[in-house]
Amino acid sequence: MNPEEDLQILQSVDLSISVLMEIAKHADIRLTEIAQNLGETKPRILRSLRTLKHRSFVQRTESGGYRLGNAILVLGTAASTQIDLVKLASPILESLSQKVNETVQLRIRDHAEALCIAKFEPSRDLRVHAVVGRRRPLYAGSSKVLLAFLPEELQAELIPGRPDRMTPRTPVDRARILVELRRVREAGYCISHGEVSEQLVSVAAPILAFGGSVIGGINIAAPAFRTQQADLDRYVALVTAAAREISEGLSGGR
Amino acid sequence: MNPEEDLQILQSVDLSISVLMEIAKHADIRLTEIAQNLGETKPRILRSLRTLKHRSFVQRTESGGYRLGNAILVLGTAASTQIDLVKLASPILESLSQKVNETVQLRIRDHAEALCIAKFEPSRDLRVHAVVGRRRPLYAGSSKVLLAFLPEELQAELIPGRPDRMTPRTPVDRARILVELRRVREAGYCISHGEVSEQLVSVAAPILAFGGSVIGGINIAAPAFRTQQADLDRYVALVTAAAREISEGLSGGR
DNA sequence: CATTCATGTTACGGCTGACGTAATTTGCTT
DNA sequence: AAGCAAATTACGTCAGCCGTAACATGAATG
Repeated sequence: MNPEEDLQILQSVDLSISVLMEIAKHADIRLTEIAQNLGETKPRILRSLRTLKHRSFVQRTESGGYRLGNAILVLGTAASTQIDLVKLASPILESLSQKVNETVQLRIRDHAEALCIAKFEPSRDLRVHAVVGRRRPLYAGSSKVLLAFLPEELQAELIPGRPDRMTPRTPVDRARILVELRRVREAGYCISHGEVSEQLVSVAAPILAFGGSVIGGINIAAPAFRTQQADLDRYVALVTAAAREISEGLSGGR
Repeated sequence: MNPEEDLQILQSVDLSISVLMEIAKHADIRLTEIAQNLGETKPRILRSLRTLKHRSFVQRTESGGYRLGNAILVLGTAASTQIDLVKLASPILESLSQKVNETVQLRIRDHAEALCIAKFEPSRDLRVHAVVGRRRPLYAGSSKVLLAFLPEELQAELIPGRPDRMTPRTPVDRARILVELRRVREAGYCISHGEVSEQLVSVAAPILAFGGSVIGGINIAAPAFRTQQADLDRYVALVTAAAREISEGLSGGR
């Protein structure tokens, strides 16, 4: 199909990963639907599922569909202790979340999207819901901290020609986004008022490595109605401190 | 090699899963070591790793080794929301852990071992450390609840001929283990005094399904020195109630 | 109760993609 | 610079994976 990009990829493994991702997205999905979504034949998917099941990567549901299995649970836990960023950040996120009593997230840039790889939600009833694995555009909301410290040419590549408008406040003009990114870089943090979701505000700071490259970003997300200017000021101070703490932990810790 | 058991397993997928497991066990492992541990050639492992890396299932470390990647993190989180038992049990475990201020675990039987699939630790300094993915024998400690409600012939199969002695209190006589299992079945819970680790006590209750089959078990693990008889009595009541709550949630909640 | 349809599963021959050996490169240690 | 081990590439051979097509299963319909 495509002329480049595929050197030495084991196809049945690659397919099986796609199958897993499909099951992760839709719990209790059936063989036929997986085959359709991936544009593959049923026997091929069946062989893949059989193998994955044989290793407890998937299991069958009562209704005859498939869901992720225990081995994935185990792997996932191992991953969160192996990925330094998550390992180091988790207690800091938890403490930050308790201090502000709002939801906090750790995000990294994954290609042209922001990917949440850890989160903490406070135990109050009304709170911002966050999901590990969720992807968001880089050009809107506080995800901009992941973009603002990159070389400007790369920024330009990562901003789509015609950005999606998610709310009335979503920035869709490329030139204005670039200006805003410069502002974020100079300030060292980013505040978003309803750029991704109407009723939310989000305050983010970058986790920086040597040489000013960005490793990830942490942000506090809160309902706008209960967030005053004084809260925002406090959030900026706290989120910046937490981000610096993680940065230092990454350089210091072996 | 072995004459049975392998019908229609995709070998490169099966191998790649072994590679993942190997990396989960040893963070920052190198190509050569993986190949040795699995008894495979390096090119084969390399192709597998390349494919896994291509999909962010693994990533390279600074030192040139491999660790689990972001996609595994995402999958793992999805798994914990898809596996009904974990999803349902998590809040109950958390509440139980807060009530007793000790570590609690959710375990299932995986072949002839107990496998921890969820846990909660209290925030006090001295506490029992638990690890999702850790395996323990079924015949010792409070894991016996996973064994006690099985048919006796199956119990016999699952107890090794010569059980490992982990502490002086580990039961190693098959006949005595079988008697103890009967006691556990009649009591409906299990208390272990230092059978797996010298200084620990553990109280467990089974999560039962219709017909009395065991789905899993939850247990409270605590340092022996601060656990009085009155505490044990309280733990039995609480762990049994929590287990019943989960059982009912599984039958009721569609 | 027979019919139909969709889904899941098995069978099988062809072909390509995965295989191991061996050569080469990389990169670190001496 | 030389030496060594680990990582990677090259390549011809073969079997593992492939899709088609037939079969089985079971739920929905008349």
